[in-house]
Amino acid sequence: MGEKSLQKKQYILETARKIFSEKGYKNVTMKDIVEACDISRGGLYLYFGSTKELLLELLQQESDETDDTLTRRITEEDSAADILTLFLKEQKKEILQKKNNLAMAVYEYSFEERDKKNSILRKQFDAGTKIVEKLIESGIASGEFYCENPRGAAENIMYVLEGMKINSQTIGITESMVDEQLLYIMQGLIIE
Amino acid sequence: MGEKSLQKKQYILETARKIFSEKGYKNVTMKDIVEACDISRGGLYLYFGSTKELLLELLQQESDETDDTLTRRITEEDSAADILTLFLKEQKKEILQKKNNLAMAVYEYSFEERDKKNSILRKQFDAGTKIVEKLIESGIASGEFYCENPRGAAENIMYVLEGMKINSQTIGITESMVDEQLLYIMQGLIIE
Amino acid sequence: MGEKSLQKKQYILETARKIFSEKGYKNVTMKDIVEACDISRGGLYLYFGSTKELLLELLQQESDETDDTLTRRITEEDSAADILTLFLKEQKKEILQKKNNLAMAVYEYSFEERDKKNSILRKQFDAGTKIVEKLIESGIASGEFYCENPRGAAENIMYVLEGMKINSQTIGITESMVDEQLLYIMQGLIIE
Amino acid sequence: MGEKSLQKKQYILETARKIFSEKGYKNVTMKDIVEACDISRGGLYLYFGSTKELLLELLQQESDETDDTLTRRITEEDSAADILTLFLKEQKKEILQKKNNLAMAVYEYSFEERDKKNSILRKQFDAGTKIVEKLIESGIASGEFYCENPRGAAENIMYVLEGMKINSQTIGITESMVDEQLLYIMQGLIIE
DNA sequence: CATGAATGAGAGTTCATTCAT
DNA sequence: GATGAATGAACTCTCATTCAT
Repeated sequence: MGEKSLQKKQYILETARKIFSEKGYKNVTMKDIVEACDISRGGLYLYFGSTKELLLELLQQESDETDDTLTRRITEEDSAADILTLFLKEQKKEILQKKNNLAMAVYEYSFEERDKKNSILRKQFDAGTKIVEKLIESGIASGEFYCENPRGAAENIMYVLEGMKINSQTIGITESMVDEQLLYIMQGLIIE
Repeated sequence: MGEKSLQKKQYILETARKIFSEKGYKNVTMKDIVEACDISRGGLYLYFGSTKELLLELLQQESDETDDTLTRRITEEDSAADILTLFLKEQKKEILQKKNNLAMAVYEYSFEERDKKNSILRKQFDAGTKIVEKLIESGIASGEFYCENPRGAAENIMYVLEGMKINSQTIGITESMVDEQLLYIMQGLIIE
Repeated sequence: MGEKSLQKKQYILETARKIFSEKGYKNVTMKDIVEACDISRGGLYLYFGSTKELLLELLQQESDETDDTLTRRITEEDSAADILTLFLKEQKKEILQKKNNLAMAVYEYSFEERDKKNSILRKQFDAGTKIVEKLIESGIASGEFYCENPRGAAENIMYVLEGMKINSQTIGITESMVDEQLLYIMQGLIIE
Repeated sequence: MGEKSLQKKQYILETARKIFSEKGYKNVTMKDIVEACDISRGGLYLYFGSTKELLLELLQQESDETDDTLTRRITEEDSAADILTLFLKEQKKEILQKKNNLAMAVYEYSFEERDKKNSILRKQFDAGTKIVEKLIESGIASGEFYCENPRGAAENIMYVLEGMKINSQTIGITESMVDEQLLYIMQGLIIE
């Protein structure tokens, strides 16, 4: 695939992201993509065979970016509390993001693939839990945090985040609600 | 509508519940219902005009039942901790329920109606939060619980439950994971 | 069929007339009639097997009434000009009538039965032509009218009336337009 | 839309004309068109979204042709009587035309759209009336015609034509009947 | 590579008509 | 007589997918 083709592929992906963000997963048709991209029906099929392929490629790209961000951050030598705060801020942004937010599409896609193992969401959740757990343990070691059950606390935090994420897509959530909860979480860890 | 009709309507609803439970919301067609019920196309339309109508009626029934259960329980004279434990047990059942679980369908439906106000999920969430808050306050008054921010704690609990609910529908969750979290929640409140 | 049944039949017919008047022929369904009459589906079928039957019975009744009116009028001993004026007034009423006007339904019905002989419209038209022709001849005999071709004039008048009738149902027609034409017709006959 | 597509569109229109001519408007379904054209369901929808769209496009084409014909004729330097005779001959052809005659479909369509302003029939009728009126006035000026009320006469003629047109679609009309009337009309105008 | 016409499966919906009660 | 639940045929419309150009 030549340079020009790669550009076109990327263009289609970006357009598709907008549409998935607006309409979710199941409501998006190949026709929607074709029309939004203003390309021919056949032209789209040269690059992607289905909306599923499109979404998966988008998620792959997103996952790559996130990995990068996280890795870069973790290697910095900030305190555990600082890194956790950064992590939560990142999560907050995701929860409240209005434009180009694939969350709804991903949920719908996951419903579709419910019984299959290779879940993107599963990896994300497990990775997040592990990071948070490590940070808590590191915070305990450095005397920043007090926590009797780091694993449980980490899972608890991840579920809260997940709960806010889904609520944001269904019944909505305000920034102050998110802030309150993030504060609540940090207060539960930090030694007064 | 006669006695017999009501029975048939109920039969359709029960069949529809099975299907919604298996296929979610958007994937369910009137044809699916018709075939599962083994009735005629037109026959179904006598009772329900769309899958939306079907789902909403199912949710109404479910909501009525839940209201009953909750009310009955609250009036009993148990301690706050006992009632909260009961509430969480009920939630656990919902989270882990495999058969006839409308959760996925409700999420999908909520995505569809995301911009509208009259959300079933919103009501459920707000009502749940209020109940938990009251229970925490009542537990503090009776000396069972210690909590500096009952409202925040209540919301925290609700988000955890919501997080487990959605995870159960996407990446799955085990009973022991749920138990751990419920224990974690109760330990955060109870005075040791 | 008992007294009560006859009343019910008449009630259905009157209700049907309203509906045919509003929606024409093809757009009227048995369901429309059933709902407007607030009777059961099966109940309607006891009296009428189709919308066609309903319309035909309505037209029969109307035709009976018209015959009566015309006969009564003709037998009176007015002048030809007076009777023709009365006839045209009657036609004017029909052309402009807004409520319970079956004209549109009759046209649609005639389209449906275009190739069949037994046309209600045919009878009406021929009868009308004959009447007008006789009146013109009688007017000539009495010195009221001047006309070289009574048959042609009668047909001409009938076509004008027909033209106004159909226009009234399609593009609309005002009372003054009708009056103008009727005046034009009479002036063409009366000796100045 | 390419050359080939335009040909296909025209082919569909011509086929549709046949069907409208045979079955009117309301009785024609997209399925009828599809079958008559021997194309696929979806294929038809590429060109026309409904039978209404089809009919309107047909009428547009017809109207364009008529405009051309009329314009060409009017610019010729014939006498008023000659032109009027030509106009009536054209009308006669329309009235008696058996094949591909959209009259019935247009009437039905007009019933459907009865309360709307932008009527095709209205434009046709008004345009026709104006033309006839001008011709009569021009004939008076040139000494060919005698007429005290050109407007009334023009409307009269148009109603007669309209009456014959609708009768042709309902109860039928013979060529000799039409000829008689056209003669009657011309005799009413020409100075003996 | 790219186009867009074409196909056909499938979902939604409405009614005429029947029939057990 | 009267009811209204039930059936199934018929129609509308939309897309995923293919394929000749």
